[in-house]
Amino acid sequence: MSDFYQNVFEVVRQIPPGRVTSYGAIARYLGSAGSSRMVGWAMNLSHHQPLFVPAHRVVNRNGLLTGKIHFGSPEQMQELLENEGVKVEDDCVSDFTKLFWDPMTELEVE
DNA sequence: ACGTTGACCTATA
DNA sequence: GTATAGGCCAACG
Repeated sequence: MSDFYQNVFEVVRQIPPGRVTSYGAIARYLGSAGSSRMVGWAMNLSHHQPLFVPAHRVVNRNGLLTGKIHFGSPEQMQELLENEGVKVEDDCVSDFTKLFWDPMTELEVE
């Protein structure tokens, strides 16, 4: 497993409950800005990971639950988000801007 | 090995 | 502000 995916899983795992982030933010935090697609692909691999990766806390820039389809059930992602206190309407996070968790701002630079 | 697709983002018109 | 184009890198057919 490349360090890139490992880092992605680590960052996603560090996302606090009730918070959400975007693929681009993670990609930029890893220094792979522009390669946000790789982050999404990493999420695809997150299902094989032994540890649980809160991929449901990761959404696109618009706060849209684009990856809900890749979950066990599209409803599961929204259920998980609502379970953590994240309000989701029309597959979109209502207070996305407020719940947005930027690793660069929160974790800043190590 | 080549071509297409993909849980995206940024830039230009 | 919305719409379209380009880019990025890896996996799949």
